[in-house]
Amino acid sequence: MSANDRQEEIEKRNQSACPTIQSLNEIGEIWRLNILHDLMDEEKRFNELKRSTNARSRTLSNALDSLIENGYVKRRTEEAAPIAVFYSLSEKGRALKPVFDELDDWAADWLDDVPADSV
Amino acid sequence: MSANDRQEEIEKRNQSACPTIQSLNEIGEIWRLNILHDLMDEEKRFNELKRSTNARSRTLSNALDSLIENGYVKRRTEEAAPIAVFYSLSEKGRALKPVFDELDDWAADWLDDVPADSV
DNA sequence: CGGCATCCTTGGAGATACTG
DNA sequence: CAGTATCTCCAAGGATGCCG
Repeated sequence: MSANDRQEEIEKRNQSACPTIQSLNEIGEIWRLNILHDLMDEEKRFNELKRSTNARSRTLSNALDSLIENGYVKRRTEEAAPIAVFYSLSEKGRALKPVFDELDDWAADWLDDVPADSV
Repeated sequence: MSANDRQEEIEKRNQSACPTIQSLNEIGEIWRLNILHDLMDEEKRFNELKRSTNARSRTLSNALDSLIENGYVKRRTEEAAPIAVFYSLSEKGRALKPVFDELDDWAADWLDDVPADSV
């Protein structure tokens, strides 16, 4: 089955690659990166993430599942009348903050349309 | 056409989002991230990247095109008998080094199976 | 509110072959 | 060596609806 082969390929790639590449396979996808970035500063609930990431519920749900499965994100449920679910970073996820901080810096330097201020 | 709508959606997402999210739309994809990471330390040629990233030539070609288009990567051609093409980071791309350095650190801390050496 | 189930579409990527 | 061309296919994601 090619599906299996595909899996094996990915597995193999994960095995052989350096840790960084491994991690990129876990988080290096647009939705997951968005979510991680959005959760960097604060806990958020499902619909908040849905709005901020602009993802469909199924897409968001899938991305969250994989992030939880790999230990980047934690789910917290509040049993109220309308049930409330909160997502936040695990320690592993929070440890990524310096990475995003650097990325923020970089983006500010290279993407911002700021005419001429810092440089 | 939904293709256009899709484009618009993406445009809109890029507009509204913070610079970091914009940048993630440019580089936040597994092949591109792989390439950037592989080029971080040294100039490489096509087939070297092909091997190190484990990508097909077309996939690699496409990813490189988009990276060049967005100014992360430079192409250099050496007109010899068997033509040689080299890829390296532009200044913009090189500026991402701290990001990958942080990611490397993180990966070493959280993914490496190293028993107990550094820590 | 926080999802899941379903249907459908699209493009990304695999495989293979070919060229300057 | 460094790609381009072609064909195919699958899975990610859009749209919509439903439910505890």
